[in-house]
Amino acid sequence: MPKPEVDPTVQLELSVDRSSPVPLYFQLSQQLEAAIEHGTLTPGSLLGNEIELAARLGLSRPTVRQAIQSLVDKGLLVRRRGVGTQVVHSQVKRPLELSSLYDDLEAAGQRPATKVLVNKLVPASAEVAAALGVAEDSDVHRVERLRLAHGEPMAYLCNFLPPGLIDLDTDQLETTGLYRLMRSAGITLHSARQSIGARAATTEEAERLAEETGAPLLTMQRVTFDDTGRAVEYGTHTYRPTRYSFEFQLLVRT
Amino acid sequence: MPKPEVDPTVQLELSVDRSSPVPLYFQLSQQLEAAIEHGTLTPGSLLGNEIELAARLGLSRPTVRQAIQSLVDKGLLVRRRGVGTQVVHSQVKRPLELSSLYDDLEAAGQRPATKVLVNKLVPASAEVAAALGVAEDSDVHRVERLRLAHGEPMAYLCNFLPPGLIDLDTDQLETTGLYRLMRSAGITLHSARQSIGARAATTEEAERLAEETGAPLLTMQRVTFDDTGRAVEYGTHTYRPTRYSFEFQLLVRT
DNA sequence: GTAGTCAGATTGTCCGGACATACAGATTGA
DNA sequence: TCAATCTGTATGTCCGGACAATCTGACTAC
Repeated sequence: MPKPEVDPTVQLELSVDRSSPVPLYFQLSQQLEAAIEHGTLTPGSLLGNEIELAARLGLSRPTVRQAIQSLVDKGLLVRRRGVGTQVVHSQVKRPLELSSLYDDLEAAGQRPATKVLVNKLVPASAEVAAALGVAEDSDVHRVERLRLAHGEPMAYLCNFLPPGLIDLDTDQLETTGLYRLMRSAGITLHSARQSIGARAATTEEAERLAEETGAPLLTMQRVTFDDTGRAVEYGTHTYRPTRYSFEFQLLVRT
Repeated sequence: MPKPEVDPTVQLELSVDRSSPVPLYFQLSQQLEAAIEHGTLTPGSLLGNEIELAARLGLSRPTVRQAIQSLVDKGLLVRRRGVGTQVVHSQVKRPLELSSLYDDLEAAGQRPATKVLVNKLVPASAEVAAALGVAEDSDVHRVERLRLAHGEPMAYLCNFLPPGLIDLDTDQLETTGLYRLMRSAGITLHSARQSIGARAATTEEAERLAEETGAPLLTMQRVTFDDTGRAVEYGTHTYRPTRYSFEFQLLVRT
């Protein structure tokens, strides 16, 4: 008895709007992604060949391929020559992003609070100057913040920003995250180099985070670059490891 | 006086070999990447338009675009409509990979040594079974290793693998990394979900790593998936933070 | 002198087709 | 019965062209 396997995309109500300014391949990839997220396309199921899919939608094969490729890049689909394209069957959800502590907390429903400790211009130290690519002793913004969740201190964040990029309003810093401020100022975040480690808390650090001297702290240093490759932020953060850990979803470069 | 700006790719001796089985777009992207790495293409320099580049190489524009796009995805190039494609001018080097401690150490010239403490089949605990997607109490490989550099303990690695994937030879485990073993067994690593945190060392952990009880430890948990989405490895690692920290290069998803 | 407008340049999107390559299953042979 | 071969199918690669969207810089008008 032949397998009753049918192309699952047939049931899907796929359609594209040619009058929309949204690219056709993007419309398609969004619909496919939604179907995967929603469970309509079950993990492991084959997607049906590109040619036929293109014909059914009235698109060309390159356009369909572009849509599928974007989902492959996100890790949602797997293509196999001679076999077909199938939905990855795993817990894999989102790839990974430039994680923002504020967004992370908000997504977890923690309603984060921020207390700005310092917000001023200071001369750049050698370390800061090297990270940001500015001259030593030139002015840079220094922002120190304490991030709280449920009234408990969670992390101490010390950031440096080159001058002239955005105006750092203390009130805004207390109600939103730094990355959101930068994005809304028209800065396109592109990549970041970061280092995660651990060390014992100094007395000063312990006091800030309501820990004891010598308690383990999770540390993170990060330099963020915009789409032109300029450094736009350098930060040194310390987290209470009982309250926070870093979660990543890595994709292997191929 | 007009700008003496010239297309820097002209000086480059770009060429493709049509008799090679290596795809043309890949040949081109490799040559461009090498030129960027080598400094021949300086950061910020414009790449010259795609049409002319395609004509000079005897390629079509889609092929050239595919080559350029792969470097954009790696974060080495930036395209701007109406302007052109230019080399990112920053310290950005490699994107990020599924980091392997063994490879990291070897790249740092540390000549890592490994001591296999345990290598046997055990029934899967609830935690391991959930991570690997196998039935509870079914057999899984358990591998415990101590990683040393310069004779000093550096990390304690505890890994679980589903049975039947590879044969875990203790001698091989002591001379190479787990990921290399998996790759050479034909497993295509695809993605991983990992969590990085910190905690105080228990007496047992401290003993293994030549630290003191209560000393801060860097911890990492990871589930690795192959290209079909099956979990192929689950690991719980502890690192000495004075000897090791995690370095990432993140790209923002667009 | 300043602001708005226009033209050129370059990438973004999309099409239709062609052939190569690799995998899975059926067929054929020993 | 088992292994080697063949065949169909699906993706991988590549081509040549067309038009749209956007940015830069120069020109024009006020």
